[in-house]
Amino acid sequence: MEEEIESRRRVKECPECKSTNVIRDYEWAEVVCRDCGFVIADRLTDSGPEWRAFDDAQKARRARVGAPMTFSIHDKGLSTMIDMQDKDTFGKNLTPGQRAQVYRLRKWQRRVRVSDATERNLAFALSELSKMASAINLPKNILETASVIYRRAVKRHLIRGRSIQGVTAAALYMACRQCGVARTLDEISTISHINKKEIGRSYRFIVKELECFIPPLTPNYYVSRFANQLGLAGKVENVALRILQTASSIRLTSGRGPTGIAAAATYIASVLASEHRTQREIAEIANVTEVTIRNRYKELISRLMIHVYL
DNA sequence: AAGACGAAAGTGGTTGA
DNA sequence: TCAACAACTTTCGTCTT
Repeated sequence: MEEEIESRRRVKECPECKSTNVIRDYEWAEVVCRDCGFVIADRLTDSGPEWRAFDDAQKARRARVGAPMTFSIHDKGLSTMIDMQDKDTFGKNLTPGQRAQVYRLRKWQRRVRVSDATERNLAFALSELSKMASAINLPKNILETASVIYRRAVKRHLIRGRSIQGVTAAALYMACRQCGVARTLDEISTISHINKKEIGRSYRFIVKELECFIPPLTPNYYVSRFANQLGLAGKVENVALRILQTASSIRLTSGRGPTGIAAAATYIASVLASEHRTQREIAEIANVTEVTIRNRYKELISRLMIHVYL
């Protein structure tokens, strides 16, 4: 049993360099080769247990925990269901009197589970969240975070006057930011079919009301994503990150859109490392225009005194 | 012919009175 | 509520390889 799990988790070898040094990166939902940086699979679902066992005693204690508790089902997945067969534990049919009683129990069980409006609201919102999260392959921890944020918003009565879907989208966006996973408002907007403006409004409102600290999203997060999508080597990514580091140290990054800067840094790095990508290619995946890349790129080149020999 | 460059006008969002 | 403003986009013409 233990063997089986182990063999399933330790994927295969890297098809690029045949190394077996392969890791699963749940934050980015990818399986990555540690030696050459090749992304083996990028639609990873976290199917593992939600806990880790550090010794045998813990393993024994935790091995039979039943269904994991989750925040993404409205009752945290823990409530009791009464099944629909009118049989007792021995499989015998119930007497008519007992059947009537079970029927009444079921009815109340249902009513208690999803009782009032807020519960229904929560159930709907959380299923919406799951749909969105799986649409862009976000790992489970993001979904859980988003669910927690949504619950808190409900508790503080922040939903009133706003659409449920708008707030769920905002919660998902917040969760991404909190977990340091780079997803733009645009991406959330496309998968949720809600316009950016509304999500942004809800987002700002919730952040203010819940008084959460959301770390600002730095261009660094985007660089690795762009590098991956462009099929650039890890070396290029490192160069881009170094560029960003010096850029931020002389305050070149503040006030600018992080995607634009990340795109420009990636562009420069690709040129420096002679793995040239066109501005158009990068603009495409970064969702900025070539003009923006050019502007950032000019600033970076002149201020950092990088000499690019084209 | 494709890519890079830059000027000019337009757009959507923030800020401060 | 409105105007000023900065960042960014769109469009288009020119230059370089």
